[in-house]
Amino acid sequence: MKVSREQVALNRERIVETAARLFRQKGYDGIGVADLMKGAGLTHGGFYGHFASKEDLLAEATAHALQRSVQRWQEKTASDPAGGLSELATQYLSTRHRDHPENGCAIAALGPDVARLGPAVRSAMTAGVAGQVAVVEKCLAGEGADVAAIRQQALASYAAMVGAMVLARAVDDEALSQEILAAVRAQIPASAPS
Amino acid sequence: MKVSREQVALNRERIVETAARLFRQKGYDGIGVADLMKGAGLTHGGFYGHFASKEDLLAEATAHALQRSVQRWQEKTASDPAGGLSELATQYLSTRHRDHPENGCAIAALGPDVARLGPAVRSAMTAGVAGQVAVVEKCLAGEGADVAAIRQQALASYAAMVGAMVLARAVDDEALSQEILAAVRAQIPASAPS
DNA sequence: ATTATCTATAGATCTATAGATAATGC
DNA sequence: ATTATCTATAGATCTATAGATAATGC
Repeated sequence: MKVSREQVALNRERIVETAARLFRQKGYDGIGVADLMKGAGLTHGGFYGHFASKEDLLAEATAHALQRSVQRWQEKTASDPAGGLSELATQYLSTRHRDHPENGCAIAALGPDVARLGPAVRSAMTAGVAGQVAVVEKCLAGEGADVAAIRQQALASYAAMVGAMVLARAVDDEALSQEILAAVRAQIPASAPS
Repeated sequence: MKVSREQVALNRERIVETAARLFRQKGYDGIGVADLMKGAGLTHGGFYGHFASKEDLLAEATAHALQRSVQRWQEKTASDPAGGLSELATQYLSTRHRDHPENGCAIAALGPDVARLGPAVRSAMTAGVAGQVAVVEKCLAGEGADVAAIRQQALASYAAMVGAMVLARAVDDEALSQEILAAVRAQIPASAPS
C-alpha cells in the first residue's frame, strides 16, 4: 500500500485542503480525524504519518486557507486599490459568502475556536489576519492621508466585516441578517479617509 | 434525595448560570453535561429532568446571558444616551472583556457555534442581538438624524465591536490585539451621525 | 530495505437513559 | 405517593497508537 514520494506530497496537500474546508464548515470539534481522512480519500490510521495531531492540522489548514485568501485579495486590489476594496467588501459581505463558510474567511468561521487553542493555531491565524489587514490598508492609502489614520480605518473596517459575517450567520432572521451585511457594506470607505 | 420545589427551581437556575459561563469560556463542544452539572454542584444523571438536551440548555443559557447583558446596557445608557454609548464601547472593547469571555458577550464567544446549531439556539441568539442593537440605536438617536441612517450606523458599530472582540481574542500578538480594540473604539460615534 | 497506508484497537471521552434512593408534600 | 436527584451503564463517539501489508526506490 506504499505510494510514491510524489503521491505522498499530493495526499498531504489533499488532507490540508479537505481539512480547511471541513473545519470551516463544521468547526474544529465538529469533524473528526477519521472523517477528515475519509474526505481526503484515505483511512484514518494514516493520519499520524502526516501530522503530529489534529490541532497541528488545523494550524496548517488555517495558514493554507488564509494564504489563499490574502493572495486573492492582493490580486483583486492590485490594479485599482480604492475600487478593489469596494469589490472586496461586496464579496465578503455577500449572502454567498455567508452561506458557504467552507470556502470563506477562516477567522469568521473559526475565530472563537482558535482563541481556545494552542500557539501553533493562533500564530497561523495571526499571520493571516495581519495579511488581510495589510491589503485593506494598502487600498486605503494613496491620497496622502495620515498613515496612522489609514491603519486605524483599515483595522476598524476589517473588524466590522468579520463581525458582520459572524452575526449574519448566527442570526435566525433573514431580513436582519441581510440588514447587518448591508449596513457594514455601506460604511466601508470607497477611498482614503479625510 | 428529593429536594423541595423551591430548591428545584434554584438548581435549575444554577445550571443555566453555570452553563452560560462555561459555554462562553470553553465553547459548546468544550464542556460536557457531566462537568456542567458538577459545576452546578449536581450529578450528571439529573440533567435530563431539567432539560431535554444539551442544545436545549445552550438555548436557555444564551437567552439568559444576553437578557442580562441587554439589561445592563439599557441601565448604563438610560440617563445619558450619547455618553452611555461611549462608555459601553469602552467596556466592550476592553482587555478585561477580551480576557474574560465567561462573563462577556455571547455572540463574540459562541457566534460560529450557534450558526451550526438548531432553531432554538439561533432564535435565542437572534433576540439577544436584536436587543443589543436596539440599545445602540437608541443611543444614536435624538439629534433628528434620519432613522434609517441611525439604524445603519447602529448595526455597523455593533458589528465592528463584535468583530473586534473575535479578532482580539484569536490573535496571538498582544500589540495587534490591543490595536484592533483601540481602532474600533476610536470609530464608535459619540453621538448621532450627521 | 524502507516506508506510506492499511486494519484493528486501546483508552478516554461523550450524550442520553434506566432504575434505585430518599425526601417532599398531598 | 410522588418526584428530584442519585448511581450505573448503554451505545456511540473521539484521538492516538500498534502492528500488518505491500509497493517504492535504493
